[in-house]
Amino acid sequence: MVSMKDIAQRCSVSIATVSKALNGHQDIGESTRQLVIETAKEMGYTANSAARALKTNRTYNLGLVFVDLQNSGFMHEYFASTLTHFRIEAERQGYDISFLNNRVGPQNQTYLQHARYRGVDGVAIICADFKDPMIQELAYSNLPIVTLDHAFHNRMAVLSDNLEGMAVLLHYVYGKGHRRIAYIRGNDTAVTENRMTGFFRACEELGLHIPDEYLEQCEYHEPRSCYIATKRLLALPERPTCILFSDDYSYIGGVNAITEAGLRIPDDISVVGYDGIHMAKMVSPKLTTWEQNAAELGRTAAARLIDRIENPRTSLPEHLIIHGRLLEGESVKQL
Amino acid sequence: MVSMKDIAQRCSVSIATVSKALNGHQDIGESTRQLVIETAKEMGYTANSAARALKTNRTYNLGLVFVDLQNSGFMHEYFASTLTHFRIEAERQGYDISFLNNRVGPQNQTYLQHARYRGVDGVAIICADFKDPMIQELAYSNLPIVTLDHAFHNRMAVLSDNLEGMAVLLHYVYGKGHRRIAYIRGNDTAVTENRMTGFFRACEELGLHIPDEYLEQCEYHEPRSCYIATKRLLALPERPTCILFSDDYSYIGGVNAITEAGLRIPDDISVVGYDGIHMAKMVSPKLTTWEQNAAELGRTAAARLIDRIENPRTSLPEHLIIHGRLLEGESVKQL
DNA sequence: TGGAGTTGCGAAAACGTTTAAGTAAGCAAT
DNA sequence: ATTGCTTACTTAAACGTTTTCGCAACTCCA
Repeated sequence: MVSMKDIAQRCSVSIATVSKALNGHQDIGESTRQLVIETAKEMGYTANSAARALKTNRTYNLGLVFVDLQNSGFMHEYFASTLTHFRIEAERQGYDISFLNNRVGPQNQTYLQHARYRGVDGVAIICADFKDPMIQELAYSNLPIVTLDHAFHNRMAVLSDNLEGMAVLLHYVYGKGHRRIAYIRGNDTAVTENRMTGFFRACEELGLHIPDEYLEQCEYHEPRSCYIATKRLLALPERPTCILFSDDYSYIGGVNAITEAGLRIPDDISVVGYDGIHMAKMVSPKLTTWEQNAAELGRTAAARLIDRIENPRTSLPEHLIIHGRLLEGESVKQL
Repeated sequence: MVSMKDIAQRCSVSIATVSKALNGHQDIGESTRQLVIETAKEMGYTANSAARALKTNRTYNLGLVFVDLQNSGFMHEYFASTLTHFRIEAERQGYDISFLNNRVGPQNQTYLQHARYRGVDGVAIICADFKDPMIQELAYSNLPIVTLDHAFHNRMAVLSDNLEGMAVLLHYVYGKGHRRIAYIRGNDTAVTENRMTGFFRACEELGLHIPDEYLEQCEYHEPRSCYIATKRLLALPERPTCILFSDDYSYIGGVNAITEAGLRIPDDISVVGYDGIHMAKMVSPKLTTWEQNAAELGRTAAARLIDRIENPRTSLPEHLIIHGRLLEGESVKQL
């Protein structure tokens, strides 16, 4: 590998001069700068990020926590899209991303240790178990950090408007004349909590009472578990006229249960999803759902994290909410 | 940050001794080793990967090319699964992964330059435009490399059995009595080429003639373009009894065209997908498709790449084929 | 007792960069 | 001619490791 030393020799200048010329410092003459840059190109010089990092304590690397128990995180469009746009924004600003894990090699280590080992400039927790002590340790370390869809106190967070989204959906189906409305919520996370809050707040606003048996639970992105929950709802003596599913993906399981029961959407029963994944627009009937702005979430998370890295004193740790929108399909019938 | 220097001082030994103790060298006494390790733990020592990389020229970092034009790569389950399992296997062996791109910061650079800058130990090209000169440059550099679903001469490659898969599918629908079989192929890539070869080879074996108008083309993973292609097929004077779609995801578009035409699957027309994504098992009727072993592809790619890195002389660049299997659903009718 | 071999550790250089501090030369103003 | 300022460059230390070589001290055996 050709290094600054080689360029320095060829140009008969010092290594320092080469460094400064290449990095655009002002105390280098125009002709020398040109010579150095030309020679570097000719010789096929590439900087060595390890040496630079060692000296400057900056890696231009962002650590990403992106795990889930089923290792299916990548597979869900919401997370996939978030991740993709996080990456694009980071790269646009000259940052690379590295996954953080707790199992490098034989000996285990915490996410924080991994982050320190790689010397990342900051960390984004996109997809993780936020109750995990290791995640807490990371979140409250002295590293610049941003979390997605979970807010730690005094830490930067980018959040989807789960409360609002859920409330709008409920208002929407209420407006379509539905009163017997069931809701299948997902796992016990901050996201679910917010959606529940939005749901009940809207109920209150509308003076709507939801019987306990209309409240079901399933695993997010698990059609199977949603299938089972839906079956229970359909077996009720007084069947709901509308079901709000935990998410679009689970909807596949729900629709199976409905079809099996010989019912048709939306004629016999109305359904609503959550997420706005690509598929929602393609199935027939088109799914009415709340489209989360995953791209904007990812982009914003990257932008804010980098801002906190580069302007540690002016940049403050806010809790930022990214708004989604109602995606009106054909899965809710006007009663 | 606490460094080896600090540990050395505290233990009254040299830095060299600390390094050797921590790295398990044999010329360190048992008692000193224990002392050093204990002290390191107490002081919260973390190694500095940049310094290590600088000295050893090894980063334990694998570069990943994972791009597509629509930036939807992550979103497709096949690639997502491949990536996930690549990552898991890499991490199991103590390697981290970094994405390679051609747009770090303001000035553009090639993938190879990026790889050199970060000093990755090897590169996997999982998702890319293989005709891109930058990709070729990377593939034929002196870095250990593995490609997925594309074979460069004398370079390690892990391939899905596209030829076999397609042939088996054709034999399957033929066995079900279908003769008027249409095939909507995807973009012009090595993958498509192999599937076409498999298709025509099977035709030959079966003595089956496929009229030109039964061969359509669409974009992979683009329901919209598949919708259009399917519409064309349905409008033919002699409609096919069975359509082989480019992939499971496009199937969503195809099924829309079919539904719009007032036809039912599989009673009026049979369909077959390709990929075996999760959704294929959940839709009704269940989709008959070829399940690619994405997990095994990712895992194998990582394992072979690392093998080539660690045993450069014994490890040879093979073209390895990973087999999938027929996933029999209910979307093909027995004629 | 002397030599050879072994064991345990340290000194120092090296990896490729960045940067503070220093310097020499040129120039302008006095 | 002196001073001071600017410009363009160099020197050298430092970042945190790894590793080669050297060197004592000890052990073993004749």
